[in-house]
Amino acid sequence: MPKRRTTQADVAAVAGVSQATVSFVLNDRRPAGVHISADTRQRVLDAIRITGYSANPVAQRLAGGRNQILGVFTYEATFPGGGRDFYGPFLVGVEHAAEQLGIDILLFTSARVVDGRRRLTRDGWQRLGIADGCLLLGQHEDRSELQHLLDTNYPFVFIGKRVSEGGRLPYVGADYVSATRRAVERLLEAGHRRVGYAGDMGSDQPTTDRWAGYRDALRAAGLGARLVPEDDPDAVAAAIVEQGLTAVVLAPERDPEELHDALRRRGLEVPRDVSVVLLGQPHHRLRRPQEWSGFVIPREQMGARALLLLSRLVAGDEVADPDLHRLLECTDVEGATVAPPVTALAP
Amino acid sequence: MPKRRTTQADVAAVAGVSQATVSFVLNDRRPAGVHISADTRQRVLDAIRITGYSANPVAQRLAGGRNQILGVFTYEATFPGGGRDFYGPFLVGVEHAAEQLGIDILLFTSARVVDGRRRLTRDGWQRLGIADGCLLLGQHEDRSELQHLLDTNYPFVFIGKRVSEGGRLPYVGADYVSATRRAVERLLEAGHRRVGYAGDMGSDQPTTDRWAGYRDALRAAGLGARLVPEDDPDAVAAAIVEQGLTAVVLAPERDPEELHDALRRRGLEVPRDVSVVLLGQPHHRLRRPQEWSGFVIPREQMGARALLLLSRLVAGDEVADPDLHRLLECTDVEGATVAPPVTALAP
DNA sequence: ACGCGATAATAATGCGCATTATGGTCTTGT
DNA sequence: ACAAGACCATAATGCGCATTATTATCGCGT
Repeated sequence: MPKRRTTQADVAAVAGVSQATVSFVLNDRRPAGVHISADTRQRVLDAIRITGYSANPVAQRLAGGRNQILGVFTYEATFPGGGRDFYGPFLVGVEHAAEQLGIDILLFTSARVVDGRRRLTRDGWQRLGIADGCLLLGQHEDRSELQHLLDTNYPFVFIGKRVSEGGRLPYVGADYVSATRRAVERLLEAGHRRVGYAGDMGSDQPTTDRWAGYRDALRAAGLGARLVPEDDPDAVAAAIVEQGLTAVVLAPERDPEELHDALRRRGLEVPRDVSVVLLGQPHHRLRRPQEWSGFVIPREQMGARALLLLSRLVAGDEVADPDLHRLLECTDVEGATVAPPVTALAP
Repeated sequence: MPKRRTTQADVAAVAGVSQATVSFVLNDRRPAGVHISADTRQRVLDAIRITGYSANPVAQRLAGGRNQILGVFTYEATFPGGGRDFYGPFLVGVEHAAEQLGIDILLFTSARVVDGRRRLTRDGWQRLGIADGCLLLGQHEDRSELQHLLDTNYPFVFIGKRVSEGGRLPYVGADYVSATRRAVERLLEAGHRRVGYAGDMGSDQPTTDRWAGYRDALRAAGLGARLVPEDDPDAVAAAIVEQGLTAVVLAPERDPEELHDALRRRGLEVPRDVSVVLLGQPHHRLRRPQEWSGFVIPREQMGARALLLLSRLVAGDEVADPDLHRLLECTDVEGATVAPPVTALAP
């Protein structure tokens, strides 16, 4: 027989007051001239301790209050395909921040999966209402879903840059553009002049930003962009040889160690013959992660910052634009895969 | 202006019926002789379509019944110390199962941390009530907390073997005993006779089980146990030499690569001079994880099985003992750190 | 013609909490 | 001495839904 939860009414009975009084003491709030004496207040607090009361978050929500629960909605289904390796670090940051803030995290794992992707359908969206607010993670498609989110005034924050809906989407992202620019500049300073970009050319934000940083850095040096769109490592290696590239920047969807092996099969060594810079953590598990030059996305920090922002939005704080659309700096990694080109031109 | 949600009352108004009628149609249920005519039913369904109604889960829950939320409580604070690497895989399994079952996962990150360990205090416990049931993860201390859990009839399942409270604690664990026994037998079959156990001698269940498996396997072969309790890798290496060991089984709290390095500093190679077998995944991040012989704990599977069991308990199914205290087999890993001893005795 | 059961739907209630509207009592100022 | 606050606390209401209790209508047998 499941013992019924302790309610405010129970506490009130013990303290010899009304349920409303308990609620006022708990929320430490006195709207419209409600007064609670120190004595009564203490009696209620004692009763709470005695009964071991804690609020029913569901009822809190229904009555229009907050319940110290923030949700996390991941668009991409976490399985299969090692997606976890990608989202895990964000969650670590989220969890860390949640611990500091004393709130619980609700993972919306129940959303229907359509085409390997979770959907925020109309009824899926309704479930979000359990939490005070929600973090959104991953690539999404449906603009109308976002519009709906905005319309309902439900607090949410994207993890990852989102420029759309008239800039009304709050997010915490990573500054891919300048990180990529710095990566390319590093190659240019080493003397490279034929620098390729190896990766898919999607229209997603990270890809767009990486490409923009790459192109800008080259353009500033009076050089042209060279895309290496091939997927197969050996094809990439072949393209590098064919285009006479001395260096490539590598998008995370490409496995650097496979490229390394493919180059070696053609007698090319990294970084002796080809310098390689990683644009963020590769999606693959590496045998020797520390050796690669490039930058890392501060995922944990992003998760933590996003949760902090969300909690401010939930609290109803006015948040100005620099905080609503925050880009965090990526951390450059020295590594050992950048060297001057063999055929370096004289400066 | 937060657009108010469509409610059953709205639907009822459109259909020209009462709110209760809408609820009955939605749940397709007629308790205690309630009848809805096909005509009315259709009008309600049309009204639902027109208004785009969907239920408010918060209200549904308040009104009674289950909420399709299961909680996860982790005793050890996830930070710091890379604990995430240990608990992550369990959560992966949990999340996977949750997705299948169509339920959401609530992480109790709000629990107060005392001495680097989360506590299931009385009010912490009350918060569990949000969810239909809860998974417990990690080492715990307070027996009285467990007793309280049992008393309240709240559905819960431990991840990890728990023998206490008269065997009334449901759990899904890993069979450390036989996995360790097999590991030792493998060394014995390779010809080893002086096999040490390197690790802490705690009273926690995993340690107890590993030691039991180790001791039993040796005893069956008429050999004695040799504990190497040292913490420092160099001290471990020294002890191995001193005791004349030709092989060690290594508990997860020891870093195998550090031991490897320490042995090499003394001119000993693995596995040429010393064979090493890992008793589960080490807590440290390894440079070359795949090379080590030993076994792995099926963490994801444990998480998934635990959630499945919990959902059955929540549903009120009668669950018999083999399922209530399930031990999953560990997977043996071939690896390359076992070889015959140099000083092998003739068979 | 009368009552009884089946049918059809609504009214009413409560889940636990936040909040507004009220009702008292005790001090002040004039 | 008497009204105007200030102070203290409670009653009452509603959030959206599930569920129980209740009302109303009709067909049918005797």
